[in-house]
Amino acid sequence: MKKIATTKIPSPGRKVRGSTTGRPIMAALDLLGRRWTLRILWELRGGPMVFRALQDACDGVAPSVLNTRLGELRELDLVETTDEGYALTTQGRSLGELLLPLDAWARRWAAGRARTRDPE
Amino acid sequence: MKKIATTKIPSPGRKVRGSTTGRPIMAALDLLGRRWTLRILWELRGGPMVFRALQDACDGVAPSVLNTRLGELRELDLVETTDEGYALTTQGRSLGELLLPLDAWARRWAAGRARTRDPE
DNA sequence: TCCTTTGCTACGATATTCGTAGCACTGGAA
DNA sequence: TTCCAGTGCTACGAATATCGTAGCAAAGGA
Repeated sequence: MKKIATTKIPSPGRKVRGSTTGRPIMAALDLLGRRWTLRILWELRGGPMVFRALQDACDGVAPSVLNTRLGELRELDLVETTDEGYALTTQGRSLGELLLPLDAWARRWAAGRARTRDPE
Repeated sequence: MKKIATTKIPSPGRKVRGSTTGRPIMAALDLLGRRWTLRILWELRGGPMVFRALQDACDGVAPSVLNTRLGELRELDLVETTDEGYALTTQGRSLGELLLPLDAWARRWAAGRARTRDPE
């Protein structure tokens, strides 16, 4: 029986990578700290997308990783499959909305850095 | 000359992992998608912390990784060193504030899942 | 039947993260 | 002056995660 690396899905209420308390916020931070998770949520903001469209939107992320992330997000009730493709659930949408201010923040951040840093 | 793996810091205005547009939001998503980044910002919310205190707060994250993350965050003007230890900069604090609703969101998420899922 | 599209798996190559050990420095006690 | 204890941090091999590419099976449509 070969041991296979399986990444646990950070469900709230359970231990997650980097925290044993089971606090929901820790599960969320673990989940969102995985590569492409935030990006996927970001890209699905605008509406459902089929697998390959989502892959393109995410600059050609490897399908294996995309599939893994989608599996996690589905398992956690943040993404679901519809006949339009992958879509945010109600909960997923509410999380996506928390991300919206991030865009404005990033612009200010960029502007602030442009003022204080030399161009390269 | 040995080639060493060096992860680029996702500065807004430059290409980042997963995006060639240089859009600030993409740099932000890349940055925040790295393990421990969100957690560090989260833990520094409450005030400055010295290296080892922060390491403890982050459930014993490997010092190499913590140091790498702190280097990125310092480089990006989100964290700075003070005589109290590591602290969020003004920009870092404004990012940290975006994270605050995440706690409430995670609680609702957990509550919603508890209602719809069987306990294990 | 023959394309095209789609969702997804396989798998070796790379990159990142982990875990542990430990070094150099600082500020007290003793 | 010597001896901790605490600090920030580096080294480095092991363990995991991610990447990149190829490709398969199924579902249409021509």
